[in-house]
Amino acid sequence: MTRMPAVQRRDALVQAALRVVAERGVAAATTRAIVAEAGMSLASFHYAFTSRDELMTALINFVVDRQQSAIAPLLIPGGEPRTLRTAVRSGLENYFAVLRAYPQREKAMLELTQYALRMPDMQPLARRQYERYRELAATALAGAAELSGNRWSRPVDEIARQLIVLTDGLTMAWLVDRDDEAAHTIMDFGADAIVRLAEPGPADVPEPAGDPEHPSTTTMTRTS
Amino acid sequence: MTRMPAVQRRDALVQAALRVVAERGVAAATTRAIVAEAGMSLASFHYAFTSRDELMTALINFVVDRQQSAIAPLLIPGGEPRTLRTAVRSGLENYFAVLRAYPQREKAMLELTQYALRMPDMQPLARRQYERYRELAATALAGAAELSGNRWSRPVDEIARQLIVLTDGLTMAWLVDRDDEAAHTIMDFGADAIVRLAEPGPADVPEPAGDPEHPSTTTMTRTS
DNA sequence: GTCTATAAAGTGATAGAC
DNA sequence: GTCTATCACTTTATAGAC
Repeated sequence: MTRMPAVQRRDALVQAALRVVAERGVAAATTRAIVAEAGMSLASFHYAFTSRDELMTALINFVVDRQQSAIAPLLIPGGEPRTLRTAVRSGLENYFAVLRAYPQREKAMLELTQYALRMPDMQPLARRQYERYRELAATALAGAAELSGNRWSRPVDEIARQLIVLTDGLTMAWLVDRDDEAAHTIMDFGADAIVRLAEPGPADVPEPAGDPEHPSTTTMTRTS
Repeated sequence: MTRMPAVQRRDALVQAALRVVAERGVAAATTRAIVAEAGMSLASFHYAFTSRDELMTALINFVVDRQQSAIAPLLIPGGEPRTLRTAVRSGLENYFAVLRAYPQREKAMLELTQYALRMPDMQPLARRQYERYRELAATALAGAAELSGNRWSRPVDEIARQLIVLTDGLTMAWLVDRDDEAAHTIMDFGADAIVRLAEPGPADVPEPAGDPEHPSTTTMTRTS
């Protein structure tokens, strides 16, 4: 193999590792499988990384950082104002289209999260991953509300969290059953549930921080 | 080790395997770790099971079958009629209490599902696992509606699926962040969303099967 | 910097004594 | 039926030639 700067080699190995994880799972991502995928020798691996753990950490950091392209479809595709429900519903549909097109990618993300949850030092990585999910969802939700002339009746970060709950649950359900029709029903349900947290009107002026009047136990609409 | 009928030994190994998976993860559940946990010799393992794969299959079957005790808390605890929302909300709370008390157990379930999804022959097991989840959820939901004098405006199986989406998403969120307050907000959101799929009145007489009038794309309440 | 060769420790599975 | 001992193989990681 030709000479290659260490950083570039590290990057190539991380990307090869991601492909192996996606196609065959975390358990199959041995150093040998990874270097084979990258077309390198085993020794090159340990020249670039001191250990397999170090690579796995780099891999999780990598997927967290480039998560943009994965959840960004949650953003409304066009910029034209429409109803909020349409925006949320088609955002979910976009997410689902990605899941459907690259199921192994989402499977890999789930596996990497669970891998991180098992490693004593990697919990912060898993948390950062979910923070990132929520950030991206919050941005999308704020944009959707603004364009449709609505405002969220709860903090947008909180609604973003609910949206991630729904996409996680949708992902698991579809990966297990591969039932497209059920997935669409789930998205209908999810869009309705999310949209109910909005009301017509311009965005709230953010309240001053530390509002003592804010009830600690959230009480939303009660039906029946 | 004293003599032990093969069935009993198989059972002891399955239970030991579950403990190892819960405490240290699927990757750590080697044959040696399992027999150590069970207090047996390695050879006894291969007397009871022909291969590690066979044990893993038995393990997944085991957790699917005894899933009763895990999701059963979704059933309303007392039999007294109350509002549907209270019933659903406290069902979620019960589920969460179990998750909070035995996080490794739910982590193990998630890992086993993903393990099954990677094994070519085990997909049916993962599906059966989720079917079982839904069955139990459907039973709980039907009971809750009846006791509170409501009926579901969608097939109860469909609503059960949404409930599983929510519990899966809740589980992931809490396992990653360990944020109890966020979990409660999620449960409030979930209970509201589920309850909105009910209306006052007695349970529907089940429609004749194969209703051609049933719309294929579900359209629920549209807001905004 | 990159390779081949190999060490050291683990893995699933089996042979064969009892 | 149950054990100890061991095979055949894979794993991560390193030594040392080039």
